[in-house]
Amino acid sequence: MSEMSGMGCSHGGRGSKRGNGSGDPDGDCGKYTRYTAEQVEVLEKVFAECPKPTFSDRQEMIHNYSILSNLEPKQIKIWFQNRRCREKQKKEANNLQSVNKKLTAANKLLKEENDRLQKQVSHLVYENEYIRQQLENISLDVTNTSCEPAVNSLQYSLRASNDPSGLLLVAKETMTEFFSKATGTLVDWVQLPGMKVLIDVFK
Amino acid sequence: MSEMSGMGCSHGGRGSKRGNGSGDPDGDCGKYTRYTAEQVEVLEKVFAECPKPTFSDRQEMIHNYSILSNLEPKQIKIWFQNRRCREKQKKEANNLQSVNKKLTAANKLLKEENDRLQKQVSHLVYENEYIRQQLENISLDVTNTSCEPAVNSLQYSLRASNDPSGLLLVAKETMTEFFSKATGTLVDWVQLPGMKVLIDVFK
DNA sequence: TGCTAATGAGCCGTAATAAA
DNA sequence: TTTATTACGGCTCATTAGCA
Repeated sequence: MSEMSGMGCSHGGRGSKRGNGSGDPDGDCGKYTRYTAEQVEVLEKVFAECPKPTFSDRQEMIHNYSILSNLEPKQIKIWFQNRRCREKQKKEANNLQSVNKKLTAANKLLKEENDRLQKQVSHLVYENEYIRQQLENISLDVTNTSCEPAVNSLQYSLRASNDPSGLLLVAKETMTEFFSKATGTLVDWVQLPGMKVLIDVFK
Repeated sequence: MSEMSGMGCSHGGRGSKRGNGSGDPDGDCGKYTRYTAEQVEVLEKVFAECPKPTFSDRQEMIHNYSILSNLEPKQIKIWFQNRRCREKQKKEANNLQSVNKKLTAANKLLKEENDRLQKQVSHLVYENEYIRQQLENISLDVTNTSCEPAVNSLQYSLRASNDPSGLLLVAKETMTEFFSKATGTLVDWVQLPGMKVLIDVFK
């Protein structure tokens, strides 16, 4: 202990103690003095390099920076303590905030992906159902033994591939047109009963 | 570590100072006294009801609770000030934290849902493929027994459904084959010269 | 050697004060 | 009044000295 020398709490350059004997309202016995901007600047600078100075570090800095000379070692110590505390709080808050941001972004992506998958599922389910239906129809046709219904199965299975919507329709129209022309103008065969069936198929 | 040695850094500071040499026990400056648990309890209770007591409110509570009688009105005032500040900070932190929790939970759910959908898609795609395969198999089976042309066209349509771009091509092939077989086996019409032309068209 | 009291650091919470 | 800062009581942890 000992040296404390000057004794008083902060005093030194600042408000220093005043006569004190007087009936000071609230104590003010020199406690609580705000450090000057210059002092804080120096302290911050040191803090950036070394947030946790040892006792000797602190001693040294008081020695090196005359602007801190009016501060007690204890004050320096406390200042660093408080500073670390503030840093920690700030860091925690920032951390949470940044985590929140990331989570929000991730959530958005996940939602979009979910949407996409949901649609894909819907589509697949539909497609699936459709193909199943074709399967059923075809097997029904086939069991009918006759060949004529087999032509129907062609129709169905062609419709089954109607997924890329439009394309087949075009094909169909093309065929219909072809037959129309074929039976009308292109060729003048004898009228065939079987041809009629074929044309109907493509209607 | 023990460098502490001499330096009176810490404590020494406290009791000492104050100019008056008198051995003041401690009270002196009257600064910084921790309130007792009982006092805090009472203060908290009031705070819960009224976080912002007026001057007269404060006066009153000092009067009503003897345990607070040794506190100055100013101290009560300050206590509420600090208390409000702490409350606010706490609330903000809690808010962030709770948002975080909710986001994390939502994230988890979304991930699970995503997984589920992903699996469902895989399953459906597989199932889809499987059914398609069956369609193809059936058509092959049927080919071996009868009605070849129609069944073949079924195969083509399957091909078409897998690759819509070749639809027209398939249609052409289908017709070609159909006519080819038709002129040969399917129907026993009289041989028609015009038919040959028709077939050429699809080549 | 092992246990316990003493010492001192750092952190937490908060009283008290100054500034905005 | 609210916000930011200074300062301190108190507790935990680690190191150490002293005693069994």
